[in-house]
Parts: sequence; structure tokens; C-alpha cells
Amino acid sequence: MENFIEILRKTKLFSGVSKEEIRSMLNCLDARLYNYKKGDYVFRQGEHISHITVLVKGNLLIQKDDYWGNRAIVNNIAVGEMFGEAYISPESGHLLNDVVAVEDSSVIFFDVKRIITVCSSACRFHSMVVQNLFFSISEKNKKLVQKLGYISQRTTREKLIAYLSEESKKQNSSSFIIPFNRQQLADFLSVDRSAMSNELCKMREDGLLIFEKNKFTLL
Amino acid sequence: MENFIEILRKTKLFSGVSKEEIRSMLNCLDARLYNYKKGDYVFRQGEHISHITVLVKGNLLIQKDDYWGNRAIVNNIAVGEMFGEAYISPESGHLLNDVVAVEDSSVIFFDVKRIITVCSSACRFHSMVVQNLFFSISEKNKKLVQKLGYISQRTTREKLIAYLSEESKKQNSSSFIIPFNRQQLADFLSVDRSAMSNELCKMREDGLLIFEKNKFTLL
DNA sequence: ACAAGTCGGTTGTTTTTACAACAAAATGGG
DNA sequence: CCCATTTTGTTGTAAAAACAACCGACTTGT
Repeated sequence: MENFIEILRKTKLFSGVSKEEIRSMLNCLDARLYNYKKGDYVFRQGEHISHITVLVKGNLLIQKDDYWGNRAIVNNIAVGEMFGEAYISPESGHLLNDVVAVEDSSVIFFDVKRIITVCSSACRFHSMVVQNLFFSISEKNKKLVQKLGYISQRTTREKLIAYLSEESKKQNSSSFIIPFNRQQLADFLSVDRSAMSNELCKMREDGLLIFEKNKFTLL
Repeated sequence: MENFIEILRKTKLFSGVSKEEIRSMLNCLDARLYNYKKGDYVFRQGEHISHITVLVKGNLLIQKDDYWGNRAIVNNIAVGEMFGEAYISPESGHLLNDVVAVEDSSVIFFDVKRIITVCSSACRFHSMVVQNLFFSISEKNKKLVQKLGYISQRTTREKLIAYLSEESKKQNSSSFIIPFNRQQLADFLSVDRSAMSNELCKMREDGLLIFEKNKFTLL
């Protein structure tokens, strides 16, 4: 566990908490370290989760099988990232995905109850972690709502307009740089790259915007 | 304020808290009631939010204007529902939507800091509210991830398969009832109703499933 | 400098969707 | 029971997207 404290310190969950404080909190939060070999399941579909987990070594994949057995990769989890925060509600029911180690991995489990039931002031920084968790979920929430706003547009052009408009608002300028290349943007907006590239050029012809690499300017 | 305590009692935020306890917590949480006339702005795009709000009377609309001024309605908020929980993180930046009263409305504001900084044991049920808020955001998170999973599929058929598969898992049976009629399902999946209806029938012809009204059976 | 790889744009074809308009079935009052 | 309304399915057409294949510009490592 000791080896991973430095990694934990860099996570959102422990942001602003010193290594020393993390060390003392690991007890308070009843943290447990589990190791997985490549291919092992960390969670299986249908399980009930009562822990929030942080990946401290390796790489995980969230995958989903549909009724007819077709497998889809939903997401992957990199070192320092959290999983399970969407399942902490008792009403949230059972897990709908599998979580699999794509390489030898180590995961730290934190009991949800211990986190959100603030303990007897023994550890001063507990409340900091509660806040971090709060903010983290809240932010994720916001990002999801935004992304849903883009993707739920019907046409590629509308998706682009929704995304670029919002990026312009965020960066408070009609000229701004996006954090994606074309393929990543297409994946993010869930459209075909070449079709999107095509549409971008049409939009430029229509005088809506200009762009050069990652820099876009709305007109 | 007193008039709305019964309404608050039924919200997710105060679930499990008695009217008496809510009354005492309103002080502790520094709750404030604001009234809006039809057409008034509750929040404006660009504002910074430091409160979580609950609508206790009327009806609100979340709307967004893109760079070229086209207005889109993102969502509406009904009595008892919360707004602002996605903006509580200090890094979440400025509000990207307008929130407008579509009829005369009343909103209660709760200071975020007061909620997540647990107070000096004066109010026993504060921690209950913290938990409720946690669970509420967490659940919303889960629902958003799920919906994103459906909508990010490319074709209508894939969207339907993703949605129906998951619903089948949730209800733990290959035969289940969905909470939408066709139009609502189409809106939820962000596709055209008639095209979806058409696709459903094709899927039935292909032997993937059968359905009757809201009852679906996967084969 | 060169080979390999990445990235963005272009084009043509096929598939899928949106849209509109309508028909059939179901629903819900009065 | 009948009329009005809602819901669902059907069809044809036009628009849009996906897909595949390719090209040229640019990077990167050797």
C-alpha cells in the first residue's frame, strides 16, 4: 500500500491532502489493496458495489455485453482514476458492466459508508476527501450533461455547432483551441471522422467558421 | 418558506427527514426563498453558482443559445427537482445555460458550502442530507452514463439494442416493460419516431425480439 | 535523408436516417 | 356507443451519414 501513496496523492480524491495525511486516512477509510492478473475480472456484471475504487497500477477496461452476446468496450481506466462512484447509491442497483484488467493491475478499495459518514474528527482531512469526492462526481456530471447535449443533436453539423459554441463560451472567445485532433473529436461526438472532416469544410464554405489544425474561429 | 416544507420533504434531497427536522435545518443550511415572475431569469449564462436550488413552485426551463443565437431547450425542471448540483465544484466554472421561469415560480437556495461542510452536530440530520445529495448526484451520474451509452451508438438499431439489452438486464428477464411510449423512447434515444418504429419492426422480422405496446421480449 | 507512421482532407458508393404524409389501431371522455 | 384524440405502424423521398479507399502534408526516429 505504502508504494502507492504518492499515486493516491495525485488523484482527484486526495487532492490537497499530504502523503502523511493520506497514510493515516487509509486506516480511517478502511482502504484495501487488491491485485489482479491480466485478464482477471475486477467487477462482474450484476455485482453490487459498496466501494469506490482507485486504480494505482496497470490498466482496466469497462466492457459490456448485450443480450445477444456482442461485446462493447465502454471505457478504460488509467492509473489514478476512480471507478464506482456512480454506484454508491443504495438504489443504483447492480453493476451493468464488467471491469477487466488488461494488464497486471492493483486497485485500492474504499468503503463508501466510511467515506460519506464522517468519522469522529480523528482524521482532520476526512472532510476534505468528502468534498473532493463531491466535486469530482459533480464535475463528471457536468461533463456528461454537456457531452449528451452535443451527441443528442441529430446531424453532424449540429453536433459540431453545439460543441464548438460551448467551447467558445468556455474559453470566452470566438477563437479557441480544442483539446482533440480530428479523430478524437469524431470519437467524442460519436460520428465518422471523414464525414465530420467533410462537414467542417462545408461549414467553412458556408462562412460559419474558419479553422487551422486545433484552432477554431467562429464567425 | 413554511408553506413549502411539505414539498421539500418529498424531494430527494430531504428524503427520510421529517418536517420538524427540515424546519430546523433550513436555518442551519442558510436556506433562502426567491420568487420569480413568469419570464424572469433564475440564472444567466456565465454566472457563477454557489448554491444548490430546489424548485418548490412553478416550472423552470433550461435553455441554451449557441454562438449564432439559435436557442435550444435543454430541459425543464418540475416542482421538487434540483438544479445546480453539477456546478458545485469550484473548478466547474461558469454556467453554460440560462434558467428561466415559464410561470410564476419559487426557488429555495441552499449554500453549497454549508451543506458539504458538516456543521457542529447541532443538526443531527445534516449528514443525512449530505448522503442524499451524494446519492442523488451519483444516481444521476449513472443514468447519464447509461443514456450516453445508448445514444453514442451509430444506428437506430444499435441504439435500440443497447437500450433494450440494458433494460432486460435491469429487470432481470428477457421479457420486460419499458417506461416509455414510442415517441418518448424516440426522444430518449434521440432518433426519429417513425424511423425507430420502422426499425423495431425490421428487428422483429429479423427474429431479434417481439413486442406489444410497452412490453418487449428479447429472443 | 529516408522510411514509417500519423493526420487531415477528398471522393464515390451504399446504407441509414429524417421527414412528411397517411392509415390503422387503441384510448378516453361525454 | 360514438367522436375526438393519441398512439403506432407504413411508405416514399430526399438528405445525411457511414464506409472505404486514397492522397498529400507533416512528424518522428534512425
